[in-house]
Amino acid sequence: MLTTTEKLFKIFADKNRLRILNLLLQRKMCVCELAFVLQVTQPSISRHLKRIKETGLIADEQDGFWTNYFLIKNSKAGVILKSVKSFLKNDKVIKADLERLKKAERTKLCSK
Amino acid sequence: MLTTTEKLFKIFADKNRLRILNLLLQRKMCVCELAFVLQVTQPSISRHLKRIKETGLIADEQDGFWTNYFLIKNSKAGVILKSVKSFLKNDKVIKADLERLKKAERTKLCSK
DNA sequence: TATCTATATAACCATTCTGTTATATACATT
DNA sequence: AATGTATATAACAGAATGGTTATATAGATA
Repeated sequence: MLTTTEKLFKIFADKNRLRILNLLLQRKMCVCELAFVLQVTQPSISRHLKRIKETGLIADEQDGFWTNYFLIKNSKAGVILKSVKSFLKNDKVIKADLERLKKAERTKLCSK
Repeated sequence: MLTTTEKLFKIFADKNRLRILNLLLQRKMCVCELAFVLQVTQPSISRHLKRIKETGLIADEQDGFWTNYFLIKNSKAGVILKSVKSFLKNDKVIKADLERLKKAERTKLCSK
């Protein structure tokens, strides 16, 4: 449990994972949308999501072309997530993320 | 704030810092007592304490030969600390720490 | 089946982190 | 002032971490 707890907090100990979790508090999202909002490469997002998933905080589902990631309700870390939300509420970057989120439409983002 | 939050969670993202915080939830402690309970070298403990202190979770006071470290009440991270406590409650290592804590008397520990 | 697209994984580099030993500093006592 | 003790800091090695580019995989469509 000590190791488990350590791993859990490691998830929250990264700026971009905090941003990802904050976005998933809004709605389920696919990889390319997250990459667009964070302005980080797709493989980076994928790896973060993998790690978050390993701790049981999120799950994924297939949705046509895309893979949706979403928060698991009632996870052990729910309490922490609440704190995260309130800690970050007034942050500049977080606010900018939420603005960019409005423009994050997968059908437009992922065509190359 | 994003960076601050990231730093805060980094504090909880280490096994030995979790053990230290859990012990400080019991009582104020000096460096050599913590080193004794965790069975880790003194410089390692000192550095952990320094980092925890930088985030405003703990403070220190001089006590004769020793430096006592103690949790700051009403810190922003209080909520998290509560979760930590409940997460770790039943952990083997944590329980063993609490047992060893009973034998941690600075006057006996630190004489070489 | 062949092709296209979103996502996952691999490999690499730079940075950060933790533990250790060795050493410096600061406080107490004589 | 001098000495002894607890703690802090420095320097180092090994492991882990995050970002990137390149490549593989899996699902959808034609």
